[in-house]
Amino acid sequence: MAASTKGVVLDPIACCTPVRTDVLDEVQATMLAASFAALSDPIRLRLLSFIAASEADEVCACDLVEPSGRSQPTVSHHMKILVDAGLVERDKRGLWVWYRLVPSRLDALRAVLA
Amino acid sequence: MAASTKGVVLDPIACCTPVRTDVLDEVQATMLAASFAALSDPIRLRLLSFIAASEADEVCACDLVEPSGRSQPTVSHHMKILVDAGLVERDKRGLWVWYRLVPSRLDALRAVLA
DNA sequence: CGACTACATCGACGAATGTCAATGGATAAG
DNA sequence: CTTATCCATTGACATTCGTCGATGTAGTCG
Repeated sequence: MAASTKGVVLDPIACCTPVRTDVLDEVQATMLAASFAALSDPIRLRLLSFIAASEADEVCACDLVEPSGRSQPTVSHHMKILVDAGLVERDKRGLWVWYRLVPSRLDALRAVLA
Repeated sequence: MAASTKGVVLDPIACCTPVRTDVLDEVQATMLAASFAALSDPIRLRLLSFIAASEADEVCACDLVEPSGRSQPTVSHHMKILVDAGLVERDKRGLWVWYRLVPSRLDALRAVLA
């Protein structure tokens, strides 16, 4: 038997959704987990950091390989994960590819941790 | 040759560390990645959500198994990961184990995304 | 056209992860 | 002590992940 039978209170009469009494459903949790998974690798965090620290808010892919200490295919792999997660935007101009952060996505993840 | 040779600017003369021009080093990145990895699973996010949504800011482990839809050993495994990441505190009282969030750790992660 | 460059994709490998049944350890009750 | 309960640990398995060499694709320049 449970030590507490309180569980989650879902008041059907409440007119406004309370800020912190709702529980993540499986769909929300799965989507958020995918976003956090993109942040769960040291190399990816450093790649994000490189972009965030750039004076222009854009970084060329060619400038990410050497400081990351990984091979070019590996960096390309990680950047694809960040782009697929919506945390970074990709812009190909001529031969080069430029990456930008997507602040709104980072803000959305921050909000979940509040 | 790189399209941009700007790279990371580390001014040895700056007296105060600038807020957003620093790049994560490998140690910082590894520790943060470990924290985000704890958030990268849907079940763990829901477990955190269950605790956050509780009226008392404490939840008994026995109340986490059924709503999570996983076996008792699996829930125990995930809670250990959350505790090891410092996101949750464990308190055993008698036969039962109670879990609390550690808001300061969540705040710290939020700060990284700013 | 052909040569060169920047980046992506493929294939393979070892390592890490999520899962549960079975078992173990600790605490409470009789 | 014996029994019952709550939770943790172990062992095994399939799956996912990070990594790199090799190769492919798209764009630039003569």
